[in-house]
Formats: sequence, structure tokens, C-alpha cells
Amino acid sequence: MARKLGRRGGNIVTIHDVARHVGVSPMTVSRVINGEKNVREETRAKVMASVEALNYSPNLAARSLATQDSARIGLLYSNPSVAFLSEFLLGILSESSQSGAQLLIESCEGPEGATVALEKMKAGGCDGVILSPPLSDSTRVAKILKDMNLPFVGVAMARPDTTVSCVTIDDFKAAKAMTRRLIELGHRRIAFIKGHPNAYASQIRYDGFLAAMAKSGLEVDDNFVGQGYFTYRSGFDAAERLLSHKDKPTAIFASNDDMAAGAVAAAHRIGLDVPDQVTVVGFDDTAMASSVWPELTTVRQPISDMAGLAVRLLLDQIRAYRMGKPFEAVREVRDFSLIERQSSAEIPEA
Amino acid sequence: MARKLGRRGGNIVTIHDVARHVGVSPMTVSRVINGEKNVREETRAKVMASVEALNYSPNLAARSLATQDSARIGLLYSNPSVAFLSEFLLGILSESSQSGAQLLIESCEGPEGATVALEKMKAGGCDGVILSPPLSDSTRVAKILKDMNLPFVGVAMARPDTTVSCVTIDDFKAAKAMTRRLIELGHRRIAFIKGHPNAYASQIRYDGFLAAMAKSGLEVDDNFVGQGYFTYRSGFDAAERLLSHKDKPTAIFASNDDMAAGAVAAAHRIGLDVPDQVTVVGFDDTAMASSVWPELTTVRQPISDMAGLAVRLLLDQIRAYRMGKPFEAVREVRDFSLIERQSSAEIPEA
DNA sequence: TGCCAGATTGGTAGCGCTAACAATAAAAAG
DNA sequence: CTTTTTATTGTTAGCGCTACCAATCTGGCA
Repeated sequence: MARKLGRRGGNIVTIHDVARHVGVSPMTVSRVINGEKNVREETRAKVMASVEALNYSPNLAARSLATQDSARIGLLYSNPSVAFLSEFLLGILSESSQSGAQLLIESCEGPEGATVALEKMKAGGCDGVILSPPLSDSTRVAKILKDMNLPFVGVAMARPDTTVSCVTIDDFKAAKAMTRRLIELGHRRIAFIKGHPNAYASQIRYDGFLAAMAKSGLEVDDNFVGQGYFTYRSGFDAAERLLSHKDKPTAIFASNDDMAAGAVAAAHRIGLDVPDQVTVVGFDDTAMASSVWPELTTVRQPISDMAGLAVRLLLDQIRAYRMGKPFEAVREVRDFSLIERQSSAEIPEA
Repeated sequence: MARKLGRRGGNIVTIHDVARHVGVSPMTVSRVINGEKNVREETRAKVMASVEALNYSPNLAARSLATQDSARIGLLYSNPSVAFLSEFLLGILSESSQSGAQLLIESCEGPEGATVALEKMKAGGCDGVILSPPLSDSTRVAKILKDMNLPFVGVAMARPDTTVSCVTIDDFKAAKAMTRRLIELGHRRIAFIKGHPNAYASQIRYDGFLAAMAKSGLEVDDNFVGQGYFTYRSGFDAAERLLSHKDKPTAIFASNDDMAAGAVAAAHRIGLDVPDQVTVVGFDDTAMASSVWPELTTVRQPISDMAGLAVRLLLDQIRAYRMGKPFEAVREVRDFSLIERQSSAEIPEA
């Protein structure tokens, strides 16, 4: 029976080829590439060498067919920052392609649209769902999923909820750290622009700011707190107000990058140089942060990693669910980092 | 032999289940779901009904294993606009998950890094590569791939090259259309900010602008053409200069959104209202366009569709390549669209 | 020396699907 | 009415991999 050739682009190296090359059974090769124990070190080395030599890489389709643990995971996102989305997708993608998971992607507008999207996923045979913010913070979406009996993992969820699995950073700590950094730079009159009142993250970031200020014995003037809505425009407006006081703040901490960019524009409008006369910092490290000028000092979440981790967690949950194990929520907290760019500087000499 | 249960999340419906339910052979079901001919209409309907009733959806792993036409496709991107990337990924993702293609993703910095990344892909068993801009425009990357004998498809390639497959829009026409629109709005003194001189798109967009101007009998003053580099800062600087002439332009066409955003900031700085006193338009419809205020009128490419199409084209090419057919380059041109937001308006009454 | 536990390896079967061919039924041709 | 063609369906085998169990080989110990 003539074997079809040229398949897999000339890379038709299978586990059998490797096995033959080494002189062991395919099963042993399988064990080695899956890192199982109970393989003699010597054998393992030989196999590894052959894998390398033949440039073998396993056929994921075959593997997931054989292991039966291929899963379909749904990705629900809803108009997050686009920059966030791309990093998010990158993380999801590389992880899920490795684990051979199938992806179903749906976007939705708010929790209402979520119902429809989730029904669609369920119908499409989804085994679990990953939620991007701000959906991950929605109690409503969480409820829908629980009712559907679908495992899910939220990414960058600010809402504290021990019954839901998620991967996040500590928004409180992050805001606190950024504030501390501003204080370190000599700033005392620090203004804060809050995010959308509906978002959990808004409150938590604000709390972090307050905590850092309190710890340094600095008081927060009500005039130095602006209400924003996570949009450029709202940041612009809030900053304009904040900067109109006779005793201007020397630094503005906006609780996301869009608002920080708006704040920079407002400062420029008034004729204030950033950062020489006002420091402006943001949060999230979206594309915005490095597109505007000066580029924004901001807080960065390891989004790609977080998304990848979310996939792994979800697959674990799906596996557990299939084995009939009881559900156990996991909360993984990742480290954030402060990215210092050109929009922040030491306090100007008075 | 006890069958493992609970697999595929309770959605263990296989083609056999459907077959049994209908009372035909699995093969017939396979034919129906693959839309093959030579199936009686009546049978087809019955199968369809069962598929619906049982909520069957095929196991892609099994399918690609059986058809042997699973492919590994590489995705090479290099720091494009993040907004572009996410749309791009979305398109790639939904298409490739449907076709069961495996994805390998690599980013690289410029054509130098491309060599390394592509070697890695080749080693990883890639059967073909998709290039995002600006890599798609690089003759160097194209050469590397040709030398490697790897099929590839470029997305949003401005460079005219009939030996390379790509999916693009007509940058010339798009720039022309936007310019025409500005003229329609009554603008006569229209300034243009060029993109990075190394990018093909820059020249082509500029040509489109010139063509539209010429067609309307408008002359282009050298003072009304600024050199930018696709960055916010360069747009800011160029606009500042353009707006400093005593006979200011009433509209500025920046050849990407970042520069347009910079131009808006420059106008604001000078105290000019956008769009009441100056119209500013961009190109690309990146996140930037709808993040700043006023939101930018711009040219939009159907990136997601284009990326999806690129995947399909690439898979076709890989298939053709495997069957030993000669390579044939395809150039698919998609329609762009003009997105009118708040940064453009009719010419102010003098 | 003989026996057994544990370590290491191999054999078999089958995951869900479809290519290729075989078989049957229906239609067309002679 | 038989033969050929064509339309429709079924059968077999195998894609590449791994779960499961059987086989073999260690060495330790009585």
C-alpha cells in the first residue's frame, strides 16, 4: 500500500521513526517525550538525541485524539483595551496550541450579550470558558456560567470572590507601589483620577493609592481626587480640573493609561511640561502608554503569561470535572511591574 | 472493556452516534458533514436533523489526523501597532481553529531577527508562514522564506510584487478616497504627513493623496507636506510645523493614526479646535483612533477578514505544494472603508 | 541459589475520523 | 431483458499517538 508522501511538509517524522532510529519501541519514545519516569537515564538520552537529530515533533492531533483530553475552550471578551486583547490572545494562543486545545472565540457587549455568546459556546461543545476583563469581574456572567455548569477562569479579576478561579495581579499593591514611587520621587501633592465607578478595579486601585499616602503621612485633599471613566476624554477633563487649583498637584496618578494620556494632553493644553512641571502616570501599560509622547510611566501586568496560565488552569479544571472531582476554585496572583518611562520625574525644585 | 466516560465534557457524541441515530453508516454522515455530493437529498436531511438533535460537532483532532492535512502554520509578527495585532490574531485564530491548523507564533525585531525566528519555525516543523506588516513588505524576509522553500502569505503588503502571495487593501485608492472626502467637505488647503520613508505604504499613500489632489485641480504646496515616521511624536512635530504657516491648512491627512493623534495634540497645543478649526484624519483605524479625543476619522482595513483569508490561502498553497503542483502567487485585494468620527468636519466658514 | 519487588521496556488496541475501494441499487443503454 | 453506467451507501484500514497490561530484567534478600 503506497504511503502518501510529502505530508506534514516533508516533516513526516513520526514517533515510529524515532523509535526505529534509537532501537526502542515507540512507547518508550512516547514516555521520554512526555517526561514520564521509569525510563533509564541512558535510554532517555539516546531518545532525546534522536529526537533532536531527526527533528521530530509530535503530532498534536494524534496526541489529543489518543489522550482523549482534547478540550474545547471558549474565549469570551468584551471590548477591553485592544492592546490588552492582543497580549491576551498571544498568551492564550501559544498555550492552547501547545496543549492542543480547540478555541472558540466570541465577543460580546456587556453581560447581556454574554448570555447569547455563552449559549453559543455551550452548543458548540465548549468544555470551559476563559473570561477577559471586564467580563471576569461580572457577577452576572459568573452566575450564568455556574448555572450552565461550565468551568471557567477569569483573567485580571479585581473582584474578590473565592468561589471563582482567576489569574490576577494585586491591584491594591500595584497602586500602592506606584504611589510610593511617586512619593520617593519627592512628590507630596499627588492627585488621583479614579476609574469607572462600576468597575471593581477602580475602587481597589484608589484604595491602594490612599493606603500609600496614609502610610507616608500625606493627606489626600478632596480637590486632588478626580472622577474619571477610564476614557481619554474623562482623563482630560479631570486633569484640567485638577490642574486648575492654585496649589497644583505635582503629580497625577490616573488609574488607567487612556486617562493618563488625556491628562498629559490637558497639561500640555495649559502649557505645563510633562514631566518637568507635572508628572503623570497611568496603569495597565496598554499600547496607549507607549504611543503617546512623552511615553507613560505605568503599571504593567504580565498579561500574556496570565492568559497562558488561565488556559492551563482551565484545562486542569476540565480534567478534574471529567474525573468527577469536586470543583475547587484557584486564585493565582501574578507579579506586576512598574514601568518607568518619560512621563514621570522627580519633583521640580520649587 | 469499560469505556472511559464523561469525555468531551458530556459531549461525547461521535460520528457513530449520529450514524446509529439515523440508521446509516458513519461514512455517510461524514459525507454529509463535509458537504460531499452523491448523497441522496433525503438522507442528507435526515443526517442533518440528527446532527442538530444530538448536537454533534466533529472532533477536529481526529479529522486532521485522518485527512493527513493538518498543517503547522507560523505567524511572524514584528511590533506592528498593537491594535492591528489583536484584530489580526482574532482573524487568524478563528480561521485556524476551524481548519485545525496548528499555530506557531514568533515575534521578531526587524528582518534580522526574522532569520532566527524563521529557522525556529522551520525546525518546529512549520509548513508555511503568515507575515504581518511590516514584515510582509520586506524583500529580505521574502527572500529568506523563498530560500527556505516555505510557502508564505503576506498581510497588508503595500509592496507590489507578483511573485508573492498576499492579502491587502489598495492603499493608493484608500488614500485617494480619503483625500477626495476631505475635498468634498470643502477643504482646499490640505496638508499631508508622510510615513516612515522606509515603508512602501508611505509612498503609496502619499501618491494616492497627490492623485486625488491633482484630479481636483488642487496644487500641493511643499509647505503642506510633512515628513513623519509613523510615531505620535513625529506627527506632533510635523503638525506643529504645518500649522505654523500664516496660511494654515484647514485639514491634515496623516498617513497613520498615531501621527494623526500627534497632530491633534499639536493643534490643541496651539489653541486650535479639532475639528472646528482644523480637520485631522488618520489611516489604519488602530485603537489610537478611537481612544483619543476627538476620535479620529480614518481609513479602516478589514484586518480580521484579511488575516483569516491569509490562513486559507496559505493552507491552499501548502496543499498545492504537497501535491507537487507548481507555486502560484495570489494577490487578494480587499475593500477598505472610510470611518468618519469626530476629528473631521466641513471647512470652517472663512 | 532461588524468589520476589521494583524498575524498565514492549505489545496491543483504539481514540474519531476519512480515503479508498467494494457493494449494492437504480437508471440508462443495447 | 441483459449489460453497462451511474448514483448511493457500506466496509476496511489506518492516520500518530498513548493507556493499559504483559513481559523482561534488575538487584536485594532469605
